[in-house]
Amino acid sequence: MSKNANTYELIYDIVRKIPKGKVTSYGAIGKCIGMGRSARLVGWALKSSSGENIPAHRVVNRKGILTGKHQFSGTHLMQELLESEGLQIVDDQIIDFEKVFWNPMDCLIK
DNA sequence: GGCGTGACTTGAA
DNA sequence: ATTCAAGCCACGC
Repeated sequence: MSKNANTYELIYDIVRKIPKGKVTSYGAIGKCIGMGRSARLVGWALKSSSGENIPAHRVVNRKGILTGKHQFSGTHLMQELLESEGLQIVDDQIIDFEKVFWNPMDCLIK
């Protein structure tokens, strides 16, 4: 008996379930998979997800700031992607972050 | 096998 | 209210 599911797979699975026009935070995902406060792992996993079909641009820190936009191709690509989904971003920060925040627990509740 | 780093979070001063 | 510091887990060398 052992969990074959790697932490990265769990994170990828959650991020893939993020609906369009919504965003979430690293800590929320980390907590959702049972990591508690190791939100750093989520960021690390997402960075490793570079090349995967993961909408990592929908994942931001708890303040709603695009902390990892520099990891994306180009500089404002992440911002443009989010704006393209109907989000408003000013000074690298998402406006009405609470309103566009998607709870990863939603995929577990169902 | 140990140390440092990293797209974070939370609490306390 | 803002700022500082500590905690956390996984990966790379």
